[in-house]
Amino acid sequence: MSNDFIISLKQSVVEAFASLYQHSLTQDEVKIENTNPSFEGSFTFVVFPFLRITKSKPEQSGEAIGSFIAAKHDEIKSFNVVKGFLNFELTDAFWLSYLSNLQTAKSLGQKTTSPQKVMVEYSSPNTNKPLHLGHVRNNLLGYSISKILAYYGHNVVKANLINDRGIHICKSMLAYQLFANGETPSSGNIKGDHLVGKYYVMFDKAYKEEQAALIAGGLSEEEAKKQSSLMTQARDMLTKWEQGDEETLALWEKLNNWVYAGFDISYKRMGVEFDAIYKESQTYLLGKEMVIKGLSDGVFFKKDDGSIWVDLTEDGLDQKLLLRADGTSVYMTQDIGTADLKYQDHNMDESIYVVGNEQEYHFKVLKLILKKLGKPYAEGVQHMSYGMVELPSGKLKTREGKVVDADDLMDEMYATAQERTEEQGKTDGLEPTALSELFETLGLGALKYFLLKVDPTKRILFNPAESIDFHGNTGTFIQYTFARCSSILRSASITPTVSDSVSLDPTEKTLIEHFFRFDEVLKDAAKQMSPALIAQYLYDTAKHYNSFYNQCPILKADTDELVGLRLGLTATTAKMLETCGDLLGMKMPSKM
RNA sequence: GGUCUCAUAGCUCAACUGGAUAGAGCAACUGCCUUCUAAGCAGUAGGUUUCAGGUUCGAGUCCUGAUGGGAUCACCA
Repeated sequence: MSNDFIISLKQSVVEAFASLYQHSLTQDEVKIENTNPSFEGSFTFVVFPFLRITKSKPEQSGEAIGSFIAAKHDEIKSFNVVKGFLNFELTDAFWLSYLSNLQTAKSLGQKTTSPQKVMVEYSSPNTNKPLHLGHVRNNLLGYSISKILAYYGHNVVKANLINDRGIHICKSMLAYQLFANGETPSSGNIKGDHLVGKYYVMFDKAYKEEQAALIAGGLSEEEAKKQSSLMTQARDMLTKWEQGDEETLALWEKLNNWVYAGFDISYKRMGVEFDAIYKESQTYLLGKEMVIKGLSDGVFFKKDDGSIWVDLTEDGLDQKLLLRADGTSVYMTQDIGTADLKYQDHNMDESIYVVGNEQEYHFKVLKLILKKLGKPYAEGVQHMSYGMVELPSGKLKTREGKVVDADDLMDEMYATAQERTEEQGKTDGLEPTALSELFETLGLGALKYFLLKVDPTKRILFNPAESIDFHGNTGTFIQYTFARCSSILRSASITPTVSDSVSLDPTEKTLIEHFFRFDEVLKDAAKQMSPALIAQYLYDTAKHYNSFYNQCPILKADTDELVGLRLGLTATTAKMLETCGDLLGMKMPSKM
């Protein structure tokens, strides 16, 4: 595979230093880079760092090393030295044979040599509201990272931890009890998650009104909070829930099941899925046990009021509450229990949490606590911290109704895709069901690419007033290129075969060079957990193919050999687009 | 206030983790459909990489400071 050549090139550099300068280098010290496109060549060795060894000028060193290496490799057509940059240009035969190997390869890209068992937790919704744009980014990132790691050769378990209990859940339950008059998803003709979300917002509104009234009655803000009847009722509900009160549990289950049914529809449409589902209602007791055991082992300490804490001041952090005085659990309690249960179930090497960067502190603390408890898996706990999605007006806030709803957004993407396709009159000859499938593919493809092409660690500004683009650096452009490849392959009368006796057009060579880089991109994407690297690669693939397409006739090329080669390039492009698209969860239409 | 983080073309993003002349898309302008899908291609214009120092063969990238955003430091999750 591709790396073999790079390794042999590195080895030659090592030999060159041994022979020319009597200096022994290791291969790891030698870096081979891709040549900057504005210079001749494909691969570059930078000699600057080694001038102390060569004890000669950059140009002289480059020439000497270049001559030594070129003599050892038939694949090297020529080399040139610009300042301290030694550039190698390879023969067409090398690139043709590389392309030929790609065509017969079972799958594209080199896999990892050290596969591990990895759990990727993502989505992690609360069962008191529907999914919004922030969840969409989380879901797409988590799913894509799972796909990338699995494709790279790891054994991946996709997990979803559902926040199905706690005071916030009780708020929507209470509002439902007070205001709903027995409304159900079917009676209200509303998706279950949206129905419950409606009452969560309603609670907040009623609570604010109550506060305002109390404060108007002469109470301080703090007093008003204490005297809130709504909040007291919600707390009572939580206590009842923890005590196993039947009526409360029945209401809880009813609402949660409505929400799950709603989530299932959204997940399916987004194209994400899970291998394991965890619920906090099933892990918080385990968390409590672990905290209590930690206390008796002297890892934690108890305050006078009976609450249990961990002291992290030695690690530069604060004291952190682990269990309330009344014995009820907090977020951290649950996460400790969940971490342990996950490990009992799957015994993984690494546990990746795809969670927003606003929770960096929380995960730092979680990892420290697990270490203090002496858990063997603590080291493998990793927070994949991604940036928030923000609106021009600021952060998304469900309670205030300031959100972009996930289901609405997908509907809009579908509608826009339909509009654009109809504008171009490209709906002819397709059945209604095929058309509807196409609009879904295009709309969601544009959405997924839009969210995944950005570096995950950076925050995204989303302006709902400007719809997501279908031209330029977009998912649509990539899908269009795939459809174009498919169309050509459909009309081809001969099979793609790569002969070694043709000479390459610059656009053809650029495309093959680009294929060569996939190994490196895949490796980096897996290492950095960055779908953005795959997205960027995908875009470049389409870009290079389209340049080639406009420059070179394919089916009407002069000789059968050329037709075969160009069909080979087309087939490999299609395969690459489909493979990388799949890593992002994007579908590729064969016609559009 | 402490800690973390971000700042690149009018806008949205890249830049192979310290390499050569900082690249794409959108918006603007100019060409290219009687030939394999023009949701495309080729080109023009647009930059003191927020500012001031430093480190070295070399800095958008590393260090120090300043300015301006964001997050976090809850008996919320």
